[in-house]
Amino acid sequence: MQLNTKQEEAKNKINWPLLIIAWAWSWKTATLTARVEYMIREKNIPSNNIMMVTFTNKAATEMRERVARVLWVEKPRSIYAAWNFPLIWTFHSIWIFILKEVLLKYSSEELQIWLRKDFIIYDEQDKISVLKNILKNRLNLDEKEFPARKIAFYISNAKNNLITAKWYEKEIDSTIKEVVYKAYLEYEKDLISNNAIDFDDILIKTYAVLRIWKILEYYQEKYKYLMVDEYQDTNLVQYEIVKLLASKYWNLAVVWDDSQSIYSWRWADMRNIINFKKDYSDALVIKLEQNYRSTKKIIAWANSVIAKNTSGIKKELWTENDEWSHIQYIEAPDDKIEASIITQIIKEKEGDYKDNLVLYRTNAQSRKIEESLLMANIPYRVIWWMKFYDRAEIKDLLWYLKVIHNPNDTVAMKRIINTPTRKIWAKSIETMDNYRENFSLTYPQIMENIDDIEELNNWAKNSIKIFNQLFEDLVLKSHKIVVSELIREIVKVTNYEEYITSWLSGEEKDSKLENIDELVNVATEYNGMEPRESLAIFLEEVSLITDMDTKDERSDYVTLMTIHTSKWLEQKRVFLTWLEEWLFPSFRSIWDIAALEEERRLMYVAMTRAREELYISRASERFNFWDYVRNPESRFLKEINKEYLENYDLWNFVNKWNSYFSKGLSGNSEWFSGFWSSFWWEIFSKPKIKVADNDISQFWLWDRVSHPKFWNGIITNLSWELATIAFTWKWAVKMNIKIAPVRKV
DNA sequence: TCGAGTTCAATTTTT
DNA sequence: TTGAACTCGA
Repeated sequence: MQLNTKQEEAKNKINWPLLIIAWAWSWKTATLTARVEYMIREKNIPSNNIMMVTFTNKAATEMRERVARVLWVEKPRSIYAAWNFPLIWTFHSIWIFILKEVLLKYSSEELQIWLRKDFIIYDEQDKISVLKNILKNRLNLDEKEFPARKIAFYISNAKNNLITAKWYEKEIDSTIKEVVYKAYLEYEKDLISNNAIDFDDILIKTYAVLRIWKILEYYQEKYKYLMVDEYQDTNLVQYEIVKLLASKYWNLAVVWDDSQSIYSWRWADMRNIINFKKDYSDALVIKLEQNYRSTKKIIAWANSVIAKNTSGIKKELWTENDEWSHIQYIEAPDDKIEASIITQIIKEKEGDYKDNLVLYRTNAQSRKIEESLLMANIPYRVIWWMKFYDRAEIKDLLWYLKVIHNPNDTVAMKRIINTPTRKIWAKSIETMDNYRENFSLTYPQIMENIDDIEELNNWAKNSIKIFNQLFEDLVLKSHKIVVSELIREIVKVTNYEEYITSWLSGEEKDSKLENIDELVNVATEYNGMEPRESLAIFLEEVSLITDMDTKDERSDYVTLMTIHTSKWLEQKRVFLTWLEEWLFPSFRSIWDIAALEEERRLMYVAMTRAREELYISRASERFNFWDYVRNPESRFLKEINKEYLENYDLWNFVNKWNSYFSKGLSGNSEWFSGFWSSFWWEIFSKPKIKVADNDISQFWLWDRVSHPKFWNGIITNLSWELATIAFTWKWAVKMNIKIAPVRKV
C-alpha cells in the first residue's frame, strides 16, 4: 500500500521519540508494519532489537503476520522461538517472557521478588477463590459485608499504584481498608507459597526486576527500538516499565488514540500522555487523521458524538470514501422484535453471514439475539471473554496440567485431588492443609508420608495413596510425552469422560466431549517441542489467551461480542444494540462525567467498527435485570446529528411477516392478514410492564425502600411524588415514586 | 458425606 | 434466568 505523507513521516523517524496520534482506521497498523520493515531492510537494524507491545493477543498476532509477510520470513510459533524476529507480543506475554528469562539467570533472593522460575499465573477466578478462603477461614469475616470481589478490587488498585501489602497499612482510613490490609498480607503470603502471581503482579514484578541496574542495562541494549500500540490504555506501572526500557536510547514510538480509551477501569491512565510530553519533551508529534475504512456518514456521525466530550484532543476524522452507506435507527417495541428485525436484515442481505457483527454493552445482552438467530437457523458465534477456558471440563484438565507442571500449586492440587470423586473428602483435605501450613510442607511431601498423619483413618490414607500413585505416574509421563498427549493420558487414567458425562446425554454430552477434543487440538500446536517445554508454554499461553484468539476465520457465521472486545475489528455491517439510557451509557456511569465520557468513547469505538452499514437499535421495553423495564432512549442517540439518521420502517417489517404468514394459509388470507396486523398492533402498543400505581402517602422521608434494579435504598429527599433515593449500590437516584417500582421494606 | 431440592443474590467492560 | 450456597433426609 501507499503511505500518505504523515504515515511516511512516522515510518522514517526512527532514532527519536515519536508520538503518533492516530484515529480510528487511520492505518496505523500498516504504518507500524512499514516502520518495522524500514528499520530492518533499510537501516539494517537486527530484527531482534525491536520490541513492539500491543494490548491484545489478537492485535499482536495480526502484527506478527503482517511483519512476517513483508519480511518474507515465517512468523515464530511462540515468544520463545522469536530469535530472528521482532518481539511483537502483548504487554503481559512480554513481561512474563522477561521474568522467566531473568529467573533463569538470577536467584529469586537476589531479585527480591519471591518467585521461582516455574511460577504459575492466577486468573481472576483463582484470585477470587483464594481471597474467599482468606476472608472466610482466616479472617472470619462475613462475606456479605466484605465480598471477595470488592477486596480484590482494592488490592488490584493498590498494586497498580505500586503500594505493597506492607505499605498498605499507611492507607488505612476506614474499616474496609483495614480488612483489605489484612487480606492483602495473607493473599501475598499465599501467592508466595504457591509460587504464583496474578495479572497485576506480572507488571509489578517486571518493574521490580528492571529496576536492578544490570538487568535493565541488558534489556535496554537488547531492545533498543521500542514501539507501544494503544498507548492510551497503559496504566502507571506499564508507563514506568516502558520508560525504564526507553531511558537509554530514547527510541520510543507510541501510538495514541484518546478517543478510543476505554479501559480506565483497568487503571489505564490518560495522564500518561501528559507525562509522555513531559518526559520526552522533544518528541515528534504526528497526527493520522484520515480514515480508510468507514463511509463519510458513519464518520460524521461518530464525530458528532465524540464532539460532546470535553476532555481529549479535538479531532476531525475524515475520509475520501463514498457516501453511499446508510445509518439506520431501529426503534423496536420490545427486545424480541429488536432481535427479529436484526435477524431478518441479516437474512435478507446478500453476502456472507460473516459480514455481520452484532455489538452490545455487556456480555449478558447477547441472549435475545442468540435465540432469534437460532430460530432462523443462522450460524453465529458469541465471543465471550475466556468462555472456552471457563468451562468446567476444560478448567479441570488445565488444573491437572498445572499441578503436574508445578506440584507446589496448592490451589490446583486441591481442585483435582477429588475430581473425579475418589473419596478424598473435605475433612481429609483440611487435615492435610493444616499440616502443610504448620510444617511448611508441600502436598507431594505430605502425600508421600501420609502414614505419619494420625488424624486420618486408614481408609482415607488409602484413597490418598492411590491418588498419589496416579499423580506421580502423570508427572513421570509429562517428561516423556507432549502436552496434547498428556491431556489424553489424564482423561484416560482418571476416567474423566465417564465422570463428566455419566449423568448427561445427547447434545450436552457431545459438547463436553467436543470441548475436550478441542483442548487437545489447541495443544497439538505445541507438539514440536520438548515434552516439559510444551507443557510449560502451553499453560502460560492458555492463561493469556481469550475466546477471540480461537476465532476460526474460515467458516461463515454472524459474530456477537461486546464493544470492548470489538476494538480490534472492522466489519462491513454492524448492529449496535441496547441503545438505552441506564444500559448504554450504563447506570453506573451516568453520574460521573469522566465515566460518562468513557462510555461516549465506547460509543465512538462501536460506531467506527462499521465500514459500510451501521444499524443502531433500541427497544422501548425489554427484559433486563429479571424484569421488564422501560428505559428512555440513550443520550448518545440524542447527541447525533439527526440528519444522518434514517428511521428503519417497522411497518415494513410487520408487513413482510404478514405476507409470509398469510401465504402459508390458503383461503382466508385476507382475514388472516387482518388478524395478524391486529396481533402485531397488540404487541406494538401494549406495554408489558406494569407501571406501578403506588399510594404516595405511604412514603416518608428516611424510609427504607427496595427497587428491582437498584436494590435497597433510603429516601433522602421527598417532595410530593418526586423522591431522591440513596441506594446502597451506588449513587442517589431521583424518581417518581408514584409510578416507579419501589416498595417499602 | 452425598445429592436432591431449595433459596437467594446478582450484570459492566478484560489482559 | 442462572449459579452458587444452603438445607435436610438418607
